[in-house]
Amino acid sequence: MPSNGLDPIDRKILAELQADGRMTNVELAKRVGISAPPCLRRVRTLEEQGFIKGYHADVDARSLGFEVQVFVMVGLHSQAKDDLTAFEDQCRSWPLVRECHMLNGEVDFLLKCTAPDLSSFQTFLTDELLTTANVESVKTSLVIQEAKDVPGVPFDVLEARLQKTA
Amino acid sequence: MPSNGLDPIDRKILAELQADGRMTNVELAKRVGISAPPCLRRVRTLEEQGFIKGYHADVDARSLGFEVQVFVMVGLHSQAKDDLTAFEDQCRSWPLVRECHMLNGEVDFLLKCTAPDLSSFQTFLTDELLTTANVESVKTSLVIQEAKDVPGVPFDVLEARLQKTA
DNA sequence: GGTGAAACTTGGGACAG
DNA sequence: CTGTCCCAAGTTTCACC
Repeated sequence: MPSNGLDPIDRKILAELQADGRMTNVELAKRVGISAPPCLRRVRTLEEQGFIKGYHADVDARSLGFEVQVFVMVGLHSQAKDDLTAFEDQCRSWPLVRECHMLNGEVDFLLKCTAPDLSSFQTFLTDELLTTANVESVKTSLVIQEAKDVPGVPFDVLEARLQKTA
Repeated sequence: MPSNGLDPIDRKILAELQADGRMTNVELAKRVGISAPPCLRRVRTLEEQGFIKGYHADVDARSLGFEVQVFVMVGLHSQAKDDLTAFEDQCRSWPLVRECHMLNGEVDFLLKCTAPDLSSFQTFLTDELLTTANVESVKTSLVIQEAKDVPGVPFDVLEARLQKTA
């Protein structure tokens, strides 16, 4: 019962590319212990099968002028399927909303918003989110400090798990 | 009052690399409208100055076997500086905790956790988080659906802002 | 999975505006 | 200081074993 048809080399490739997405293929091949052509074939396969969804530069929001990050908890009036979908579509259209998670419990959605400053977030809040149909309650929490923000998944947790089942 | 000593070409470079971090330098140069050598020089400068913090492959958590994502709201007993720092350090040492944000309001920290399944999250919760000194209250919210999860910052918001101040 | 070879990319140097 | 042109070293990516 392996991960998902992935062998240890595939997982190593994913872990390496998650840590450094601009690594050259020869460097990657050296690290995972095979030669470059089969390594590239594996990477292409992983991309095609959707294990790798893309590659992104990690841009420093603060120094670029995005000073505020806010979590917004949203409760909806109606939780009918179409109404949930309508709200999700709305979220996708708002550039300030970077993440929209549907949660269990009392709150329906958790949004993570990134904005240049408080006033532009306030504008979004009052002019966009609060005027949206079906929105019942909105509770915002400002991020005071970013203590940890690691992209991707914890491969060490996965490897530890696979050890146990092996 | 531009962004941060960045000209429109720099911002275009950042936006392009955020969208596709594996783009070759010649392709990037073509897109931003300059030739390759100065484009590479700009990229290196942006990296050195910390505007680009790194490059990461965006790995699909679900297909890799990370089925659950949980937001955890943590309240601490003492909010003294050293106690806050101690908790942040603790979060950095837990691989399951991918993000740790210090918030304003009634809750002190919001954690985003990624785990293979509910039981391994439960183990983390009971054996790690709940046994941590100074942790007063813990409230967990399971992510039912990921409606939106876009990496990086909204460059279009930034450009719109710069237009206004220009 | 490995090898070799062609096409391309990177990244430096020399130079012009 | 930023852009252009050119060139060697390294990288990607093919066909083939």
